Amino acid sequence: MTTEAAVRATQGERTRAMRLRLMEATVDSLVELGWSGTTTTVVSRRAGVSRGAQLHHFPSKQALVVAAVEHLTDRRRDDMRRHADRLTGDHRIRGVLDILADQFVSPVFFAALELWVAARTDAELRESVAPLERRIGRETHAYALELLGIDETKGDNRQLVQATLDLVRGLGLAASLTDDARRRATVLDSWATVLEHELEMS
Amino acid sequence: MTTEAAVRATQGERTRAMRLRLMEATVDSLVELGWSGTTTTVVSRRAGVSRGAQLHHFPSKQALVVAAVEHLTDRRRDDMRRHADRLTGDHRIRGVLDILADQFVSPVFFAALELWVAARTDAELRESVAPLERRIGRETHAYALELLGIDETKGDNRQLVQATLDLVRGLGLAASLTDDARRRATVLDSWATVLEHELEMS
DNA sequence: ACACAAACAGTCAAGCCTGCTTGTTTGTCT
DNA sequence: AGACAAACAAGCAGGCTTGACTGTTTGTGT
Repeated sequence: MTTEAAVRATQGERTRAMRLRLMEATVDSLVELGWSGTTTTVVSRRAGVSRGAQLHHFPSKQALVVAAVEHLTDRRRDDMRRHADRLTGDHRIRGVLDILADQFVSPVFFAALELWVAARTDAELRESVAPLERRIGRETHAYALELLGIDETKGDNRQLVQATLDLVRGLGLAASLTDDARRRATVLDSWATVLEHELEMS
Repeated sequence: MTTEAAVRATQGERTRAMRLRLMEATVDSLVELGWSGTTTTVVSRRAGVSRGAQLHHFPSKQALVVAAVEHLTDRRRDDMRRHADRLTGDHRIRGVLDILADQFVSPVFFAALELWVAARTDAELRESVAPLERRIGRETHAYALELLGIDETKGDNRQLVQATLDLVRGLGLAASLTDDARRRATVLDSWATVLEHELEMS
């Protein structure tokens, strides 16, 4: 009641849970069915949410997808943080490359890829996705520097890290059609050697 | 007539011209409107071809798009061949990187990207696109070796070229949303230096 | 010349997607 | 306890896409 402090299913919680279910379903749908396969009807069905409720929380497909993108960034960040512990002292560079590459060969990346490509030809969508993607890029860059434990002002360090991120993005794109883990591993092995030679460690 | 050898508008020529117009319109539409924006109606209108004629030459959207992919590979090959002359003796590696990067920051790549991503979640389409893309990958790899003038059996040369191609793919993907030519140039500059150190020239 | 096939034009039906609208239930504040 | 707002359910209308169908023109072999 009014005086009862421990009321469970408050509206705020219900709202948050409902929005989360819809966003998760959107991400899953993007991964499985792609951008054009991700219709509002499909999402509502997968989330077990009525069309009315869906439209209540997200008045348009645009709103739903943008929210899902934002949600995606959290998942990406969490994923990365979670794997950062695996790093051992030696072969550190190779380990960092694996963490980064895993980020770009994952369902989360594929969902983001769908948005990325769709945003290229959808002005309204791009307006939401582009700045977000830039922010994620910066965050990932900073995180890579931190994991590698290097100073980006030294030598070509900054460019090398940028190149590394572009590389794993390219590897991720390649993996989306045919996932050749062995090829990826050998390329990363070679790249690690290059970085060991070229990076200016502190 | 039957004996007249120099008849102009033969049916074969008309067919070829019509198919070409439809495929070009498809590629253009993919670049401008993306995968889901590329409807058969849009393509026929852009090509100035009636729906009936379109369906006559390409009985389904699938057939149209697959044909357009094949056509795309020719354009990619031609593009690359055409730019190979720009190579000068010194700064050769940097020049090769530019040629490769241009391949992946071009309308042709963007059209291919749309197909690539669409094929990820469309089994039937992937069956056509995946082997084609693998072939193009091999061709590009061989061509890069030729342009660089190196022996891929030496040292890590093979992996380094692979990494280079994955890198430019990643750069191309990044350019699809926001084309930051300056950033790309500095990354390529840096990478050229790396390759000069790491490649085993013959 | 004639017959047949290919090329082409235009229209149609079925299905789907999006967003809106109406009505009901549940939560919260006074 | 009552009033009000948010949460939710379900169905509907308009627009679009795809592939098919019917009819006409153009090319080709005999």
